[in-house]
Amino acid sequence: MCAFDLLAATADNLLQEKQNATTSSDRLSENDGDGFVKEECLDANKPFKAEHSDEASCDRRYKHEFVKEKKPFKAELSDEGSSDRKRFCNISSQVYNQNRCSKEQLQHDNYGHSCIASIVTSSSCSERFAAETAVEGKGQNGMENLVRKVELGSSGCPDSSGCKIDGDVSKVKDKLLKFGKVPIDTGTELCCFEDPLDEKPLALISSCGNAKLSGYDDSMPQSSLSKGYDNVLVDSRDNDENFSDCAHPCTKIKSFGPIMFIDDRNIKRKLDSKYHEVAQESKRNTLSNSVLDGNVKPVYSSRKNYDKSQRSQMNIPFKKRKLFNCSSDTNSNGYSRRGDTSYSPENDTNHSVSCSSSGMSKGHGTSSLDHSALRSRDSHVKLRIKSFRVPELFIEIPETATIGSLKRTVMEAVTAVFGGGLHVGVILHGKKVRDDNKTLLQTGISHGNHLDALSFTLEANSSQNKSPACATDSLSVPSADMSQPLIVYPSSLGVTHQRASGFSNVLPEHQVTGLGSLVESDHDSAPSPINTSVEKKSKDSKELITVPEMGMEALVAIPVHQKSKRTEIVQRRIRRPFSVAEVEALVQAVEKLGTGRWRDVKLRAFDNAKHRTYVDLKDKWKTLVHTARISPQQRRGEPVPQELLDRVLTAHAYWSQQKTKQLLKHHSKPCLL
DNA sequence: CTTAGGG
DNA sequence: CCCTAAG
Repeated sequence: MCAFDLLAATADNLLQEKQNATTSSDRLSENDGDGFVKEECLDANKPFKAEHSDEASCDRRYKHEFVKEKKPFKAELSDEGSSDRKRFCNISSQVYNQNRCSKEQLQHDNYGHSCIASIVTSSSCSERFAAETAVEGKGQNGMENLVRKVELGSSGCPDSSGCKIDGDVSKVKDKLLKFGKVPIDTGTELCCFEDPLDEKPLALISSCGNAKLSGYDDSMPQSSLSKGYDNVLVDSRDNDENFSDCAHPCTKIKSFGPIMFIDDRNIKRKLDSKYHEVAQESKRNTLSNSVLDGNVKPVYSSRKNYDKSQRSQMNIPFKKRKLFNCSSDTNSNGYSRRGDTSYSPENDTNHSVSCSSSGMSKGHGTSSLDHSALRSRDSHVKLRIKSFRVPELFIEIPETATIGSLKRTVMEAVTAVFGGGLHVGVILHGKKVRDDNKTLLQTGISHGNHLDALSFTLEANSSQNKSPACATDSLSVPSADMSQPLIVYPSSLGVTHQRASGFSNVLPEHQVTGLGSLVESDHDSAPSPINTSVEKKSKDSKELITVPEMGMEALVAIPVHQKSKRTEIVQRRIRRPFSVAEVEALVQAVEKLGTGRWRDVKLRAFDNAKHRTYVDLKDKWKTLVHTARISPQQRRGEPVPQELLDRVLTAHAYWSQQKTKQLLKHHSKPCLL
């Protein structure tokens, strides 16, 4: 297996790598005056959250713009386009769960001729791995520790002390084989799924742990992140403008591993339940931290014709808000918002949901989980989870896509993962707490104890498919297991133009080719256009047949025409459930503007939410009113805080009354006259 | 293009 | 969310 050979080679290089460590970090430090980057590197080298809960630099890192990349073996990798090389990258990125930071390098090493870039953030594996390690300690196998050593050792950072590889690579291989855990899984996956696309040059960017990429100018062509970088961390902190700039047609996101292909509804369902789990543990401020910090800064692009541009973007899903929602959201199942405020709806400007979440702006889509526990007076345990590690993601995106779209793509992938079947693990004193029925007190999580040893993990549901081999299939031909790609979003089929404000570096060819490959696998959240058209066609045909006057030519010609038309244009937008934050914004806007002024509502509260049309808002209001009227038990989906629903009813009643008053006036006036 | 409402 | 009538 080439993977193991590569692994072995990697191990060999680790030593050399380590020798260069000092130099590297020095260089890195220079890149950033205060040595931040260096710090970041070290930080990123913490696959084991439980053991690295101290992140004093956590916040700081987000104030800096950087992209981490790592090229373990530049020499070997110089042969671009070689599939071996790619494999090598994949493997090495697994082993090297570490990133060297250098924006410059990244920009310089631009292979720039590829069509597709694949990005893998593989942390789920190491994530799970970490958890298990923590639980079982050195138990049954030392392999995990060994691997860990490898990972740490590869960091090239002075901090990584445990980097003795002992040269016995074969041991590693064997153990990896034997236990088939993570690192190998991912490596295999990567190898597998790039094969089908081998003709196209691929850029694989794999980041173990954090999907963070920040500070990149969105105008920077994504091709900058190309081949040589098997490890790019991205902070998906983009603003709304970019956010709206829809994904590239060729953009595919797939999540491998346990969480794979779930349709939209399942996602939501799971997200809901999962969220509750989290909520119980952390009350709030959990997921929020991790993901969404985009959208925080509202961009008031004076888009008077938002609808126009919007239409073109409409087919692109942006689930950011969903995450959002997870975070800012709250109760309904008894988890009540504790008076805080993730958002500041008071502001009067064009506040959209996004900006209203300013409280989350500091959120970081980080990888490592960290928390601090505070004691409250009443024996409640207060936990604060600073961040979660994002489990493994696979992202495939054209190199010609913009950074902005990359960010969004990553964002969507992250969102999908969150909704796709994660559960929260609790680790206390390095041990995983498995008994869900124990009380916190029984477990030792009480306000009287030091809770430093408490940490949480996001873990993929074990029930899901773990087989890496399936990754191969899932890429091109969805297997039975993963017939539902988590996210595969073709952009709107009929649309070719990009918004002016967007960075449309996308070549038309790519759009076309991308569509071709995507349509096939797009039978998840959004119905395949083909299927739709077929349905419609048959329906139309029937209708046509019932028309006596219709001649045969017409019978034939019309359906054909309609088919092609619908195939290209008709595509139902994917469902994007409103987040609580969005609902909040909507309610607020309606309270002020009233029902019936949906365009104004849109402009006021959702101007930068391209995917929300005024019709959507109207519909949402409709459902909100309905939701508010039914019993909480009958409600589905993400729970909307009762407080909001009350406001909905109040506002609805008020404006209904206003309307009738208006009507009466108009009616009475003529009568009086 | 917007609204309003049914599907 | 979609579709469409109506203004």
